[in-house]
Amino acid sequence: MFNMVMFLKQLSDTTRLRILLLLAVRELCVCQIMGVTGISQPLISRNLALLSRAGLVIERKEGKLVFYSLNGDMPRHYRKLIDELKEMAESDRTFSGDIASLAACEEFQKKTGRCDMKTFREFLEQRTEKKSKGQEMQD
Amino acid sequence: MFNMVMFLKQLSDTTRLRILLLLAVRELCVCQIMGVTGISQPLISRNLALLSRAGLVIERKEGKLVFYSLNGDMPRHYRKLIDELKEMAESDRTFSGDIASLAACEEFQKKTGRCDMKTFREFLEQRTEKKSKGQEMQD
DNA sequence: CAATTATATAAACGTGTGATTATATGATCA
DNA sequence: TGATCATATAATCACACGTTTATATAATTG
Repeated sequence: MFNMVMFLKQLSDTTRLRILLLLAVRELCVCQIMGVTGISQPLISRNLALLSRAGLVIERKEGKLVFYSLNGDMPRHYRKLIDELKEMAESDRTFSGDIASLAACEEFQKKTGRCDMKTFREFLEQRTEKKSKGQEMQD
Repeated sequence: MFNMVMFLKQLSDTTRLRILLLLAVRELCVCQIMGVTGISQPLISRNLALLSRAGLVIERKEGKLVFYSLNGDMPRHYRKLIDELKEMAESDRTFSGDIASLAACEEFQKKTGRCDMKTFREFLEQRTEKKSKGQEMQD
């Protein structure tokens, strides 16, 4: 049951919006979202559960993995609003950063050919190393 | 300073969204908003203050009255989102009800030719009487 | 200038919400 | 079947938020 305010409440949290905008790019499993965002697993699962209950995302199980994607059966107006937010996100540091990370993460994943927490932890570590190096350069 | 999440937080409250969508129709003063929505004066003022601080609305003083309207200098993407919500509101009981009340209130106001709390209180009373009559009809 | 009126703000209260930590579930694989 | 792994849920806690009541401010009118 869709309701404007409930819908907007789901979007008005940074964690949930980051996740949702990533799923607006493509279907992802929990560990991929972890790899891309660095958000803790329970926090991701919790917010995915909220988004799911609100009808914004759907899940698909594949072995141990659970893949989430935008609910295609959302009323068009609601979907349109998400697409609008997707555009706005391009000029937002956090959200556009996530999209960039998603691409980098996909590359990394291709090399290993695996989709597990170990891979994404490695990706995150490698990435934070690069960041701290970047920091040093600035000093 | 506009920020997606802050912006969405402002919209994700029924009281504020009702007020904002009315202002999306036209400029209104606090007592007009009271008349249309039946929301208490302090609650309206408080939420208008929040909307104002967030850059969504601007105010214009005229004697004792304070008129509020949508901030025209809002980034286009944000404005576009509000217009989108305005469309969605057409199929929402509460919000479309407010728009209808606004029209009725304007009519009522034309007759009296005044813009004060007394007028709007009368409008509200007359309106709640009609509603309770309608209830009786259903029984 | 006192009274009235429109609006704003403050205080107080209960409730809701997000994050973290710890633990449970449920599938896979050795 | 027992260990491991991905994900979900529960418990806890601090804090944010919405509402009401009471009061302040600032303009207007008699």
